Amino acid sequence: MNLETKYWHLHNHKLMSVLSSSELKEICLITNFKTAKKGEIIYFSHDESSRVYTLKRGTIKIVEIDQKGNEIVKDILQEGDLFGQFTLADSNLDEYAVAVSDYVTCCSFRMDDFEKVIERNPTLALQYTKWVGLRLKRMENKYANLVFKDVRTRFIGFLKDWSSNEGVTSQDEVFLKNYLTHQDIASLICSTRQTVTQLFNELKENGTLEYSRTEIIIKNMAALT
Amino acid sequence: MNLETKYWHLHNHKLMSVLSSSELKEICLITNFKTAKKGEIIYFSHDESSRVYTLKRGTIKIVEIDQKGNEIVKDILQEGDLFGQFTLADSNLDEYAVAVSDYVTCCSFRMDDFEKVIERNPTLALQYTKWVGLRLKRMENKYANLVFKDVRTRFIGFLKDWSSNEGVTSQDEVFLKNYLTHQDIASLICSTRQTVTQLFNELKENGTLEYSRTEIIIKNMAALT
DNA sequence: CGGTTTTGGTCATCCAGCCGACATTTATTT
DNA sequence: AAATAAATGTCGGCTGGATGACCAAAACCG
Repeated sequence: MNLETKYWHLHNHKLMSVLSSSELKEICLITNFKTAKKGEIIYFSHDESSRVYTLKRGTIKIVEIDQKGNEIVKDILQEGDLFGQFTLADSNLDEYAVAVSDYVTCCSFRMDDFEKVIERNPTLALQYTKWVGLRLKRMENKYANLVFKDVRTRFIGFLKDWSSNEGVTSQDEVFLKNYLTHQDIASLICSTRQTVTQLFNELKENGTLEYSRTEIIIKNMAALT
Repeated sequence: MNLETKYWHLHNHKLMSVLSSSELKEICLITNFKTAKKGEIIYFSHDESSRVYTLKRGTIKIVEIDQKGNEIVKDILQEGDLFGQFTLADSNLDEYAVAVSDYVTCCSFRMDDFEKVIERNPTLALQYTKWVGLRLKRMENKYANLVFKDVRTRFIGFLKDWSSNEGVTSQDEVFLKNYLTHQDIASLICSTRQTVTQLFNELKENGTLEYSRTEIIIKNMAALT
């Protein structure tokens, strides 16, 4: 079982089963829900003081900005994920979250409150730490990827991950709902729009996949290996 | 206060003050101490089952290896730092720890035991969680650095961090004990030996610093900004 | 001390993939 | 439906910095 898969597994079961129990519900009641449509900004690290969000429904992307205003898509998050200032430490990098699907719903709570709950609930603390630990591992992987592998390999790796997380298999083909632009993908794998377009077409030409703006069909999963 | 500084601050005081008290001592008694001389390998992720190490004395480097055997220096750790499988999640990347100074001492304990202590000690749990969170932030910074900045900027950033962590200031000059080879530095900032040498000489020529194999003297801190 | 290993210095070569520029297609708005 | 905007295609030029090769200087060691 690869790390990504484990991550989904864990966060969907272990952490959430604890989080959605007693204390967290209590916390969630205090907080405000937010809903957003495609393209709307949900959260901006700069104007909020330590809040954590849980994504209840929909897909969002987290965009990171450095001092000079350069942006990269840091992450794509799905239902059940946490975002915001969840590390209990502030950063010198800004980030914001945008809805990429319609009907995004999330609820937020103050980190302070969460800390209090953690202090009373060591099991939760442990789960939470594990969850953060997984995020760290994921990040370390991303880093190693960037250092060791070329764009092509990262692109293929990205497609594989995406397929295994969200792909729907039907008779040897894997279908993916495509809500990302080439620019988004480029940013995720740390490359440029043009290069991503090129890679897509290359894979299209040799019959590995088909794609349109709304859908990606991987026809030959083996070729991605 | 920048993130690195905060990190040192936190880990040297808050976490350690809790860790070195009652429970941790108890744990540490169970465990074996290890000592190592320069160049010796202390720990290899592959052969140990979930152990965590605290570095009691000396300096070590953590080297990461990918599937193909490529290596990068992931981190340089000092007295007080934790390493090993502290995220409670295993990885598909191997790593090992080597002593870079003489007289390295560390003690280790099984993660299982640590978990038990955490469950009984909510304050420790919170501190530990924060600590892992900081590691994540640090990693995110490293990633952003690599994406946004060129080698030169990363090199200068590295020197600044190093100075602020370990530099000794005396009459406008900052002294650093140099226990890293150009190769090590290259690996940390994700570049090559040759480029690092080049950058060092460039800075030497314009009078920003002096260096030998044992020492680095930054003569003009402002020029690094 | 002389031989061996490790580290540092320098240079010429080369290439992945970024960048800009522009055309075309698809989506959105008015 | 026309106008506008956003996303995709395509191409050639360009460059940061990697790579390899080779030498000099330190450090290490029997």
